Amino acid sequence: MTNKEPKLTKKQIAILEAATDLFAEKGYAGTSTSEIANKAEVAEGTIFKHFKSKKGLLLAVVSPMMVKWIAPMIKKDLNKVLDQEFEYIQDFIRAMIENRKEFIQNNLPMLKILVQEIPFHPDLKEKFIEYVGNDVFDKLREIVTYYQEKGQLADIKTDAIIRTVASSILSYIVARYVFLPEINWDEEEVETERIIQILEKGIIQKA
Amino acid sequence: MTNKEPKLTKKQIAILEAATDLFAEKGYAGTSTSEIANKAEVAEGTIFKHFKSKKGLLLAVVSPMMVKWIAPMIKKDLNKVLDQEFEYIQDFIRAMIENRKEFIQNNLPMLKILVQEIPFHPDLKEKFIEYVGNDVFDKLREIVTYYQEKGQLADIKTDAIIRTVASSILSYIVARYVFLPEINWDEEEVETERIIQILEKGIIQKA
Amino acid sequence: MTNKEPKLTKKQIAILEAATDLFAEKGYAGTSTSEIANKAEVAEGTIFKHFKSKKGLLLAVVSPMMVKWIAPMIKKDLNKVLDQEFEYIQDFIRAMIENRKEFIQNNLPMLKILVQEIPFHPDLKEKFIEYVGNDVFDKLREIVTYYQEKGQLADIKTDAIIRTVASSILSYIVARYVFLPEINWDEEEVETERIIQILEKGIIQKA
Amino acid sequence: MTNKEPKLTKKQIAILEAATDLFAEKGYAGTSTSEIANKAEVAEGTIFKHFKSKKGLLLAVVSPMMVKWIAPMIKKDLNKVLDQEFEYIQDFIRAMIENRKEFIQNNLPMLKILVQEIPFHPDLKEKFIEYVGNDVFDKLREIVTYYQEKGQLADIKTDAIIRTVASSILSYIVARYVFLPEINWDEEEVETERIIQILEKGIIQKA
DNA sequence: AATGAATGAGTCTTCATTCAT
DNA sequence: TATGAATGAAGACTCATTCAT
Repeated sequence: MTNKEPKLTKKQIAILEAATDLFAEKGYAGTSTSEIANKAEVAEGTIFKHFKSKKGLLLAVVSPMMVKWIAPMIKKDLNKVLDQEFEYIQDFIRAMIENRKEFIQNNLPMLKILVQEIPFHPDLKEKFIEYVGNDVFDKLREIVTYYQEKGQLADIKTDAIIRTVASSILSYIVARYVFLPEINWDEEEVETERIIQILEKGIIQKA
Repeated sequence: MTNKEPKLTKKQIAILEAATDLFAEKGYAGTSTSEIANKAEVAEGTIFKHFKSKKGLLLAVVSPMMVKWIAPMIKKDLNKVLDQEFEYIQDFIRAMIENRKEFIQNNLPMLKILVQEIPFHPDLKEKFIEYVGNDVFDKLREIVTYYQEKGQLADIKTDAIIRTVASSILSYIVARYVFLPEINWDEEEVETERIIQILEKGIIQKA
Repeated sequence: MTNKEPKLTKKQIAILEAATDLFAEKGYAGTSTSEIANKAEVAEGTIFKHFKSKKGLLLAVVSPMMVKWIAPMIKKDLNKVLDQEFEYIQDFIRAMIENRKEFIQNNLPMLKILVQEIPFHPDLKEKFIEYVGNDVFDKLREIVTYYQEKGQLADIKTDAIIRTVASSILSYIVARYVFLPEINWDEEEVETERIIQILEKGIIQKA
Repeated sequence: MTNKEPKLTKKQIAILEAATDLFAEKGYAGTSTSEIANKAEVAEGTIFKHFKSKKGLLLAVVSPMMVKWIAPMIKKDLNKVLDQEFEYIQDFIRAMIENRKEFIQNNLPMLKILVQEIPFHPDLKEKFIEYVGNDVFDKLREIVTYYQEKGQLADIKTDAIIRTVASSILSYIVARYVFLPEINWDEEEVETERIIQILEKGIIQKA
């Protein structure tokens, strides 16, 4: 209950928002601090008073997302699974997808930044793995094992299943929102169901 | 279709190789032309003699990949499909994956560049869509329709099927080679078969 | 002569001490006001409330030294000479050296600052000349003339003698404390006597 | 005989000259690279093409002086001493002073820079000690020992004698040219002889 | 064709200083 | 009185690009 929420000032928020938009649009290396200052309507020096460096600003943009989004999502969802709120894994997956939609759309730029910058910033990758790699992956393994024991999941290596489901979802998100946002996609619901359906039956039929 | 194969000189090749490596490693915006000149053991001016600008160099790095890889792959494979060399779609997919493996590994950096830079360069995206979006997508539609008519593919929207298969394959490649190259993956063959198996049966079982 | 002893507050003293240390260590131009504020555990603004500008702070650091040290030293010592407390000039010189030793060591940083910054600050130089050049030099001339008349000093131009003695002493101090503090020097007393001995006999002997 | 003389271009010389003047006048930290570029009539980037950093420029300004001046001076002079060209140490000292006068006046700014910046740049000090500390000091010790054995020098610790003579000369130079150039000094010759005379007889006379 | 010296706009960052609180 | 957030000019340094050789 200790309120360690950093109490951001208006200027700090303005800087973070400007940086988020610009990093997402033009990439970290392609964005200059003066552009950020400009967009945030703040002096350039102000950026460096609050965030020690440009890199510090990147971390400040991306870190809360990792903390606030990924970690609790897993904790809550895991508990729901263990409390048997989701009898079928389909329900779990559907909940996971539906559940985050709003967040995804609100935080799309951050997601974009995360995806785009991870290959270039070892420290970002480390932070990411620290949050997701250990905590989240462990919980996911628990969940998969749980459904495998209930006989609802194919008897494939746990990690391969996680990768498959995760990439089914992520590749959809990344393709849809990050790489090709201007293509006409079906409505959300249809896509969600199609993902589930494919995971259920595959797409190849016996003749 | 005009065979303008440009007869690259040694220096030009050196520049292209250096640029490819560096762009892949540090990103386009994060790489300086002097670094490229350095790595290619060439004077800075030489780069600009051959490729008008840094952007021109990026296009020169990425374009041949789009031309040489994607286009012919489709042509050949499509013909094989139409010539009934692949009776089952599994065979087609397996061939497609196996077939490119060598190429993927040789041209990984270019793939990385393509994936990483597309969001920031509208002209790159246009070129990409021009090659893939129209040519390739049309052919893929033909193939999918072909197998759907043979009753081997679920009666889902053609484009959704393409997206599903493509993202199954691509997300594996991207995850494996671009984002998380240091994780221990199974051997290639196992992964290939798993992709096919999942496309066949899904991963969810009736209890 | 007006006793404007300014009743320094704790914060003012902290600032002056921090500034003294940092200016001595890194030079005036190489020290930032924020470093000073940091070391003094004071807000940046506080510095400018008390000392109008960075330059003002430099003057505040250096001025009292000139006032408190050089001026009275001459007055007292001169009187002692005139009161015939020092029969031989050797005694006068020895007293002058011994006398200031503690002060030198306590105020070494200020001395360092004075020596290092004088070439870059005309106003500092002016102040220095104002104090030393006129007051002190005049008194020194009196003293030298006094001993010359007593036949204890060679019949060399008064100013040259002053310069010789002063530089004998100062060059020792500057070399020892400012430029090469890490070299092993003899003990203080030995050095003091050596300076006097050299002034007495020189170092060159008739063969 | 290998001509490793770095073959400086016109621009490089212009930069070095401008930097030398400005560093001497305003100090290293007080001089901006844009000022230097301005004075040298060169683009700012050009400075960094030739001298990797501002610090590199400082070293380039100061290093040749240490190499070209101090080292050979000792070698030549030492040989002359050993070849008995100077029977009396007075002659040696006089030669040393007279000898360098031109050089001192031509390279005064560099000397100023060296004296002023050494306290702030450990690497400068190291380089200086590397050149002077070891080579030169050793040779000086040889010379002093030589004259001590001839009975021409007082039987004082060798290092103390060196310090005394060196500081007699240096303090004169530093005072005259670096700190108080505007005071009226006697003509060169008179000062030279006075230094020698003092070293010979001291300034204090038995009554 | 190839060089690499030269450029100056632009980069990230620091600075001394101000001012509302 | 004291603060420290805010400033924007200036700092060192890098960049893509040009051009005389």
